[in-house]
Amino acid sequence: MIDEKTAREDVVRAADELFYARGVQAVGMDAVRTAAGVSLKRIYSLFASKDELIVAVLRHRTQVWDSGLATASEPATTARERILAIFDFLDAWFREPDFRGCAFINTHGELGASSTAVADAVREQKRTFGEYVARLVADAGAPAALAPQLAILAEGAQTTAAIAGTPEAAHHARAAAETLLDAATGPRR
Amino acid sequence: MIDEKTAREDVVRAADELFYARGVQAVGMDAVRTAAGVSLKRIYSLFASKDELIVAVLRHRTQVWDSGLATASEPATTARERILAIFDFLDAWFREPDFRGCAFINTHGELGASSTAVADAVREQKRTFGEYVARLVADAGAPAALAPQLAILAEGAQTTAAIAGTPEAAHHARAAAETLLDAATGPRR
DNA sequence: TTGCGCGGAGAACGTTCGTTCTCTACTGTA
DNA sequence: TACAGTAGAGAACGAACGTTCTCCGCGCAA
Repeated sequence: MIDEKTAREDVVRAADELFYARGVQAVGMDAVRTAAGVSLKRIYSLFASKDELIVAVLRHRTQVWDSGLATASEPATTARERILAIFDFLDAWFREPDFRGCAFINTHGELGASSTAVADAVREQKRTFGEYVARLVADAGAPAALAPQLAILAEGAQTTAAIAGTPEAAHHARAAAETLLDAATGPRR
Repeated sequence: MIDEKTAREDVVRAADELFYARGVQAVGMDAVRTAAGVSLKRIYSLFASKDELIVAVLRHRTQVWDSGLATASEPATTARERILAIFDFLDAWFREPDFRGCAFINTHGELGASSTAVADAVREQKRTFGEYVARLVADAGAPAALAPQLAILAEGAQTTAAIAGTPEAAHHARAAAETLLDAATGPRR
């Protein structure tokens, strides 16, 4: 038998892919079982309920998102460049063929009203992202009020791209972010 | 027996409230029946399936949104004021006690992957809103590229407010819109 | 009054789903 | 070889849901 840590990872990864592609409620635990190659009995010994698995999947997504963002901003040397790298990261994501919007927003729309654990996990991820942006804004020497504006742009780009099914929202959001940065720090600085 | 038009309206209005408050999939047709006071048999003579009812609800929401926006922008005399009125409208909406985010975004997250009819209805509403913003931007004498940026701000404010559970995203988005308007048309014009 | 058609209430049906249970096979040990 | 413990496969269970069907009562024509 594979060890507990690996089994957990297999289940979370399989559930993540299925949940993201079809929506959480449209995926049964049987489908997770089949995709992960882990018996139902085992899954329920690792997670007390589907709700708990959903939260684990969201936490996993948070890690993937954070590390993806970190990688995308590595080449940047200034805070301004790191801020704009967020939108380049979004652009690359939107172009992936299986892009279906922000999993956190989608899951919140599905279960935010009925499961506070899910709502909390989603809120936590958005809060973390907001703090990341706030740090970059401070590094750029811009007023703190700029940070939530940039976060809202990123958020809006994700839902717009998801619904329209096209990636150009990333470009529009990036252009708006540049204008806001220029206005806040003085152009071309 | 009440006439067909009234029965339809009763069902759509009841379903709208339930779907918005709890999510579409969490509401059974029995709950719609009880809330609307219309028998299941009648409901299924008015709508071929739950999917069709969902689409009707989304169309109804579109009308409510459009007329609400029109009312909110009535006092405005310039295109710039009408644009900013969008964010005041959002602010008032976010403060309503039963605000739970944009119904179109929520429903898209729930069913966009499995029902193309739902995805189309959502896309249609976002397209209409985008055109409304584009008209205002043209009236304001600003470059067309500003319109999608403002639309993304409005979109992002809605999801941010829904997830955070607080209304301040409307204020942030409005401030960003002002900055973008100033940059596009020259300040204080 | 009698018969008829229509609509409402909700029972019934078939399916799906989350969760648990049963049975079987296998591993390691003496 | 005999046995105890464990895990996998999937059957089973109870609930919920979308949809259809049955039964009953009412209004109306003759």
